[in-house]
Amino acid sequence: MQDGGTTGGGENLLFLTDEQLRKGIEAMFFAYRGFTADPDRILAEHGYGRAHHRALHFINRVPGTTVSNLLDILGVTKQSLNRVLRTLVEDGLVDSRVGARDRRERQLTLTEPGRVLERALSEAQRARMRAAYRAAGPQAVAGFRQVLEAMMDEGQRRAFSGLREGG
Amino acid sequence: MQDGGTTGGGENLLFLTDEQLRKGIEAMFFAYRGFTADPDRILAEHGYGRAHHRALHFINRVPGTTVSNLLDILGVTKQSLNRVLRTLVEDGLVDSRVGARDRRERQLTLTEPGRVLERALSEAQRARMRAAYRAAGPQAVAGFRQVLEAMMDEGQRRAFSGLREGG
DNA sequence: CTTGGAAAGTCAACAAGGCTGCCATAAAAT
DNA sequence: ATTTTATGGCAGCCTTGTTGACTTTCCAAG
Repeated sequence: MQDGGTTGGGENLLFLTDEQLRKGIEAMFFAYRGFTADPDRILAEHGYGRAHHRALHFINRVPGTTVSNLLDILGVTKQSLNRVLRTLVEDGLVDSRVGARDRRERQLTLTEPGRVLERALSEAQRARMRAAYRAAGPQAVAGFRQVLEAMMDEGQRRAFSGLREGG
Repeated sequence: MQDGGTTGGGENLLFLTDEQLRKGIEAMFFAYRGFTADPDRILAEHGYGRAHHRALHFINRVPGTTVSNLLDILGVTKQSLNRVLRTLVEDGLVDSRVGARDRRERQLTLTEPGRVLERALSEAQRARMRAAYRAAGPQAVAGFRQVLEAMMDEGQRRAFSGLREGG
């Protein structure tokens, strides 16, 4: 059992006060800005936005994935994704080919230039994350991950965990 | 480079592998969606967006704050904020009055209807956060906060910490 | 007092990326 | 063969980010 305080037989629930929750909320807000700041700079140089980053990231993670699958993961609508995918394909960063089994589907993979940009973006983001992890230490990181997972919606958690098996 | 193993007298650095960092990055992405999902639903009922939520939140936190101060906290441009503020003032949720000392400034406060909506939004968000905190436990929460603070930009961290003293 | 610069805030115009809704094509079911 | 269902593309709208020009106010130098 996680305890925390040293009250008689009960847990110390000070970490659940509205004040503590508010601090957590604001920390989440400010941290997310830091989290996206470095990739955003690189993207801006290429005339892309965060939506492009997300597409590149998950196509890299699940090569050969379909538009539908990507829609499920990203939780946006078709047009939002489609606009982004179209520019990435036009610019030669993503390869879109008609599905092997089902010809309605498109199978998406990164081209070599696509991989290059993806690596630049993810390395920038990892550097920030690595610095934060190192500063906070392994135990803090474990807690960080626990809270984040508990904060997800059910469907999101499944998308998150399900990312192990390829598309 | 990435070590991980249990080398001689060194710490265990497995939590700094690219794989662990990637999981943290994806967890951050999915968790942030959960984090905003509940307020988003309430906002949509009122025809507002996240930008309105942020404005209401920080005006509530720092009553009498100015537009400039809010710009510093939120890190957006004047027009982005101004558009949102204008609708909130028109709708009677925010009171904007000429500054007492400096008449160029506007002092912003929530009206009673503004406070009602702010409470609804923040209670929805706190409920999610409370559930996550409870599920993860106090030690995890401490780690969560440490990693988030380490992830912020310097300026953001100052805005975050500086929110103690009023505007 | 006047003038000139800096600061606060408003607004116009544009771009990115959310959204819904409609359509074409391919597959599956009847 | 025909109807239904699924994938994905496209048109058009809205929020919210951007830059840049403008007004009002303050303050400091002359």
